[in-house]
Amino acid sequence: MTEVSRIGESEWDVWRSFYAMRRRLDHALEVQLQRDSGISRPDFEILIALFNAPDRRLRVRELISTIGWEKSRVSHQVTRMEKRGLVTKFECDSDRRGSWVELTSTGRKVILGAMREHSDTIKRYFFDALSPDELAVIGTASASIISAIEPTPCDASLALDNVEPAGSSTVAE
Amino acid sequence: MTEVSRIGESEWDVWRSFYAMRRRLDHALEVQLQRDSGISRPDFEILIALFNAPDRRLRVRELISTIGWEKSRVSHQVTRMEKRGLVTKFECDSDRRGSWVELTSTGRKVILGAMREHSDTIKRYFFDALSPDELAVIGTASASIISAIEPTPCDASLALDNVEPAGSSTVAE
DNA sequence: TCAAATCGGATGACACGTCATCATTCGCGC
DNA sequence: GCGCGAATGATGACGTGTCATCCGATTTGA
Repeated sequence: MTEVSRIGESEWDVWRSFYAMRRRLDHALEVQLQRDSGISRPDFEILIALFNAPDRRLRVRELISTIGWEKSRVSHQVTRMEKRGLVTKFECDSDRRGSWVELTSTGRKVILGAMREHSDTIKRYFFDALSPDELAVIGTASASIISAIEPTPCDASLALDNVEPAGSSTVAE
Repeated sequence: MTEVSRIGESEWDVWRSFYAMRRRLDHALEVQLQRDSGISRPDFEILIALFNAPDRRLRVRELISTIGWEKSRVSHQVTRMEKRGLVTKFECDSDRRGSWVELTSTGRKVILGAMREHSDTIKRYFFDALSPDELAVIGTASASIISAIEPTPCDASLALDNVEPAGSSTVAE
């Protein structure tokens, strides 16, 4: 038997457990957001970014660098959200190629509620389930995995928390 | 200021780190599978399940209970994979509603390669990045989160590892 | 100054995932 | 046997995500 890998069964058990956890957690968060606030997780990320921005508005390119998506994904998502009245788009004076994306008052109400409820859900399913030690280990382990994947590429703007919101209720996915 | 939640900034840092890690890890695994084997992660899960099954075939309902997807997702995915020649479908004699899904020889070749390369990638990005202690903590923490989400509902068939494959090379996402 | 490269963003095609719904078949109680 | 509810699986509609491509505006540099 050619040894397939040096990883043993107990390690694979950890992987499977980790894998299942991610799926269930994602699903639970998605369901809660949809049920309580009528939005998806992509919606939530866009809304949070806009909510934390000065004047509740961002250029599409700033949105891209803030949440780290591909530009066409942002474009599609913003288009869909505009149809539902969560955001509006309008032209940019200083750069006629560009456009602003701004939170509507509806969008503002939605994100305010969603932040509260979503934070509670994350608390319940994530923080409350873990001891302080486990939490600390997960923090360092996550950083290790990230740096294993990206051996220090450009390290560009991944600071999602650079703008201080009104109530410092930073969920900031 | 009404305290928005009892979670402090350092805890939110852990959440953000965890969140970013999941995104990058998923992306890295997706990219590797697509590049090395020309398949997606959904493809991989279906192929693994079939590979581990007796005669490399399963009823759609068994596929559903094995990997835990919704039935329409399985149906759509199998349809797409059949078009690409990875699996075939044929009628079931004992239950005329049902149908078998079977690995083609192409599918078998693909999954054999993919298991090797994908295991290596998981090793590199996950196991090699973590100490044994961290790994153990992640295992128990994952279980805690899962049980926080599902307060022991039915606990039904989530055993993805109930069938022993030929070479015991269990990646089993 | 003007042509080329680059940037900002939109779009179309396609894969993926969920929901609701449908048709067929089973199975079970009568 | 018969009838009805449940199971099996497919399908269509729609939201989501990626890739390739396009177009107009801007920057650059010769």
